[in-house]
Amino acid sequence: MADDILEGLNPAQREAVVNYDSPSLIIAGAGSGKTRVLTSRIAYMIREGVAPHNILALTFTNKAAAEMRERITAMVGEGSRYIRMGTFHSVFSRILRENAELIGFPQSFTIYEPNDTKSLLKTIVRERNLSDDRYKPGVLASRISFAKNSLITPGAYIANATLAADDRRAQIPEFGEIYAEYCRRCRQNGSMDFDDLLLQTNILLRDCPDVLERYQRLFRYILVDEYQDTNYAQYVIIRRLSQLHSNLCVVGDDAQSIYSFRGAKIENILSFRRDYPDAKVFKLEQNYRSTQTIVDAANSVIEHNSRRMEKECFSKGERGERIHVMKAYTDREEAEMVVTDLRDRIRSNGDQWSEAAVLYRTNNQSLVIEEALRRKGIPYRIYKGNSFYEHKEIKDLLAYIRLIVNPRDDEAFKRIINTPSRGIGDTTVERIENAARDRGIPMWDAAEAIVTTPDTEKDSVMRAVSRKIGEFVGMIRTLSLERETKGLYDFGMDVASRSGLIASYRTQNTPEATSALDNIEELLNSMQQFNEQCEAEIRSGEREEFERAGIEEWLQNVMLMTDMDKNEEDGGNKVTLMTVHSAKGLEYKYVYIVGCEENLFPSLRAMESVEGLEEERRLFYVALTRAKTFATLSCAEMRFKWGNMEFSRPSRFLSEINPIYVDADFNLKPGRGAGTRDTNGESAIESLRRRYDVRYAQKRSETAGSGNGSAERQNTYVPKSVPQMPQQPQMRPSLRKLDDSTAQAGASGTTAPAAASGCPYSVGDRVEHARFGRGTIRSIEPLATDHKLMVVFDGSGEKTLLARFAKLTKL
DNA sequence: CGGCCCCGCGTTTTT
DNA sequence: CGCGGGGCCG
Repeated sequence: MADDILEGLNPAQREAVVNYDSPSLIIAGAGSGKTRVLTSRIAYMIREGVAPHNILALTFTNKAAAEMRERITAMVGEGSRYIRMGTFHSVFSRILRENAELIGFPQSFTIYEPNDTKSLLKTIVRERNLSDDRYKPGVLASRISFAKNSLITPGAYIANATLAADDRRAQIPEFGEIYAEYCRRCRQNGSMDFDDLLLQTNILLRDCPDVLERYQRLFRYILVDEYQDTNYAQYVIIRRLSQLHSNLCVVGDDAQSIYSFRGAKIENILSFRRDYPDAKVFKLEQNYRSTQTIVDAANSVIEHNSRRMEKECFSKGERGERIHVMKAYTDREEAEMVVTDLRDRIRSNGDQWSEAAVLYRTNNQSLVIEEALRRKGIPYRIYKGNSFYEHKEIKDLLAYIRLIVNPRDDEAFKRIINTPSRGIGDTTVERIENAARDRGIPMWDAAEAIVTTPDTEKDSVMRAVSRKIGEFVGMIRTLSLERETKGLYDFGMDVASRSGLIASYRTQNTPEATSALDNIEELLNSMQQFNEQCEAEIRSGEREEFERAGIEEWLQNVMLMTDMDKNEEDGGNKVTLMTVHSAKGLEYKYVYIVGCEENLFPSLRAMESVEGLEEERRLFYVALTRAKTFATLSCAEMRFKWGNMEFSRPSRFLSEINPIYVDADFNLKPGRGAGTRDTNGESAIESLRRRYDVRYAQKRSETAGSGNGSAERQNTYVPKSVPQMPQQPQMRPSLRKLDDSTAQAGASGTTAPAAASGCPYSVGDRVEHARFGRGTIRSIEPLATDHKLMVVFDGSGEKTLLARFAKLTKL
């Protein structure tokens, strides 16, 4: 019956698919068809009569989940919708929402993003009169994250002497108290941070046996992808849920564990057999992705790690070309070399740009590569796994919705009370904050209280402030009512416009403002799309009528979404640039790994410990195994760091590759690099720099034609391309087109050479300023109620002034 | 109150 | 070097 599912699988894969009725560990080497096995196993189970809703499949990205669901649907049809499949965070945020009240959270809890966490921590530190450069929000946040991922609650933390000693040594003795206060405030605000989604799930499953049992019965079969990247909190959740049936299947590759910095425990996969003694182990060792050379080379590097699970990865593909290693003088020249090589190979093989990727260790390395690609006119895209909400406009809009959904969300309140600016300043906000704290109520309630206090009890200033707050409160109340009556999209549109966000971006006519409007539009589109999906689910009976497209649910999904989860408008025939971490799970015919240098890859900080270094090596392994046919590694002798040139030496990983697989254009084992050439450091730097500058200037004039080089740094601003949300079928007017008149006015205003109406000055006027002396007006830009003047002063140079304030006298 | 300027900081990687 | 936060001026 299920023969078609098994067709084309190799014996090891087939075994891993068929033996679904016992705990299983599937060790899946890079490129070994892991996703295929996982999806086939699920499809096979369904064919064998397992009910889809009894299956829980957990992944690390939404994208992976969507992809898997699609492939399963192709095999077994629409039944796949009933599989509970998604990221840990999204699956458990839904479970938490259904049970929030049991653990003392409101059903409409909102999710704090890392900035909210930091902002709240800052408030707490300030309230306790602690020094904020000793108690840095970032440090506190990561320590809290560590505690939560290790399932250490504040009470347990404070009781733990070892942790207390750590904190004293780190000069933050009060950390435990801050952690406790932070948790108290989150609860008070009805909000959870990312890590809470795992921690609170654990608390729920621990404290509510009936809930635990319900989910244990529901999720008869549990599958976990990328098991090597699970942290302790995730591990315990999985253990709890799988206790009853023990039908747990984990898939992973210890050699690709690269997330320990955020709490992932490689031990989870290494000790699976101890946790589940009757587990069956399947090894997928045949690599279908890469050439033999690439697989063998990657193996030869990873052998330098001590802690490994024994497996023999091999490829039966072509032997392929050797791995090309090149060295440049500087990072810029490295970029130049890489891009030239890339272009030539792609051209001579007649391939697409999209078949090539440039991988780097840290995001800031992308800059030089971008410049080189732009110089050669090669299209590229940067694949940055930013969270969607990292765009300010999205964060603002989401904060409005958060406050409407959950008025106790103080961080949302603080974010939007004066955004866009409506004349409510810091003093007022602080007053509200204090009032709220004194009375132990949310800031929203405190604001309402101010508004309802009779005017007779206020002085004139207070009355004015109170009126402004009143307008804000009124607006939020109106929007709350609309939430009940309107559809999701219309409601979102109303929030965006009534809040004044759209208007404020329309008045600016900058590329940033335009992109902000586009992003808002995308966000609204995603509401529409979510709505349609819910309607479909109601029609199919999967969702109850009363559960109609809930804004809370949408909000939680959006908070857990990253740019990478969105459909890239694949259309692009473009070279891909990204970090090695982001590249996990992807493959390209041509892969370039740049910056293969000591202290960069492996990174300086990682080398402090053996485990750190081994993780870097796994990262290098991941990078190398992304390549299907051609792998090219590069390094530079010197590189810009913090504005300075610094020497570097080729990465140890380069010489760890068995040399028979390498084709290097320099000696990989010189022992000493440029950095140790120690006649006198100063002049060595100078001579290299001179050499570099000459070479570079030559190249530049070759390629730029007219350029004298100085223009090259200008005009490099390219609006960040924001990956598109899935396209909407219906046509909807673009936000920025809704009101072209405003935009037009702005556009003509900025370029108008003569005086704008109402401005007492014109371009070319000679003027005098009390401090800057005499000068000439260079340009005038009209603002809402004023004019921005650009004046070149004879003595003090160019200044930008506001006509109303500048007190200029015409000469 | 809001915009501008200066200073200090940081760089791993992110669900 | 680029950015965000804090302080000061218009």
